[in-house]
Amino acid sequence: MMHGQLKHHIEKLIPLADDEFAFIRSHFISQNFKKGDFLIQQGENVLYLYYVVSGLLKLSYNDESGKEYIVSFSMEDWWESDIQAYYRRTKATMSLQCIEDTDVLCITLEGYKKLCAGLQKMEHFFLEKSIGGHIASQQRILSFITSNATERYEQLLKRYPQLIQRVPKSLLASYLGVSRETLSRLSS
Amino acid sequence: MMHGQLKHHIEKLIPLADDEFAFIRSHFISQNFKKGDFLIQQGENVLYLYYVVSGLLKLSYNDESGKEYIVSFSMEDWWESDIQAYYRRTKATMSLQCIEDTDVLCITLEGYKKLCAGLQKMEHFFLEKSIGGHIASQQRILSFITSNATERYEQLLKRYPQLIQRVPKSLLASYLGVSRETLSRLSS
DNA sequence: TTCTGATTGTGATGTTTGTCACACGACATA
DNA sequence: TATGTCGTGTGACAAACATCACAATCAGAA
Repeated sequence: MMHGQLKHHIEKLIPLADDEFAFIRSHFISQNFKKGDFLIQQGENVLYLYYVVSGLLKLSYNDESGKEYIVSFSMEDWWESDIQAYYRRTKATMSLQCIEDTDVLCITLEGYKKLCAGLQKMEHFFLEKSIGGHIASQQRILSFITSNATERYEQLLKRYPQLIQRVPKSLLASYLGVSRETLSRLSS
Repeated sequence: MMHGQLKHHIEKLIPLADDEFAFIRSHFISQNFKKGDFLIQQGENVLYLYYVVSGLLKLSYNDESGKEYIVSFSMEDWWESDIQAYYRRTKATMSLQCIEDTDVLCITLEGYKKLCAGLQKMEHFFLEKSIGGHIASQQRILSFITSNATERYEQLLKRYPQLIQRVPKSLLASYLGVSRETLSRLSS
């Protein structure tokens, strides 16, 4: 049951009464996608913030020449969207696409605001999640400043060993900011 | 008056009644630092989240060999700390040091929690700030993935033109993840 | 002023990484 | 079976960048 997973996920940070979770649940809808499907298309409006129940997503930016750059991967229990476009109601600068078949729970910005207004705990929950995301981003930046391709790959292996099994190496290369050829030559 | 600046800063996002701001203000203390002083020392506890009233700070990481890597600069109206160490009560992995004489307002984690608990608006404010920080971090990551040193420098010039006037180029180079020699050769 | 330290520019050289090209195997489909 | 796509490895070469060395400039302190 999808919603049970969300309840368990939230309760890792804050305890919930049953009626509180019922209130939370009422703000989400569930959606299913197939490998290759787009949840967000670059240039379009972003309707939802997504909670990944199962599957795997990539958040990526495509430049004019068509090259793809991967900003992040999202696995089970991760929250994902084009944050800027979602919160600021602007057009998406990135796209969100399935690497595997994926089940998500989605919430609109309107729903998000109502949820936070109606249940202060959830504003606290989202703040905690946002802080965690901010910390992770800072460490990734530090990895770019301090390390070369080999070291960045080792750090990725150490931090997200599960990911390497599920993601094509060409996409890992894009995430690390190197060409797929360079990544291929690192193992040596 | 320092506190008037903080009030104005918060009111850019949320309106405040006078008694509400008095409540907010009571959670902060003010501190003054000279150029070169440390607000946070790598390896020590992080007591405060800082709001920069005036001056300029650098948040940086020093590796074993003593090389310095700059994670971010903080100017007027910016919030800064070793976020991970502050929120998770761990030892600082980075240091925070003055590039110029700097006045700040500080709040302890205990004070922060009391403030958010006592005034829901402030939890909302910090969530907005955190989202903004997260967006900025993502764009910096994207800059590392998609761009070479020249392009990253141009993006920095465009985004924070004020900064270039106030920060030594050797520090800008560290922020961009290139050697100072390479940065020096880019203008050509 | 004179000295010292901090900052920056620049040449020479080697390492790292990107780009282009091609080959190979896995897999799905007709 | 034949055919095409996708992911991956690898060689050859060029571009980007780091490192080391040295010189020049500037600001502040004695």
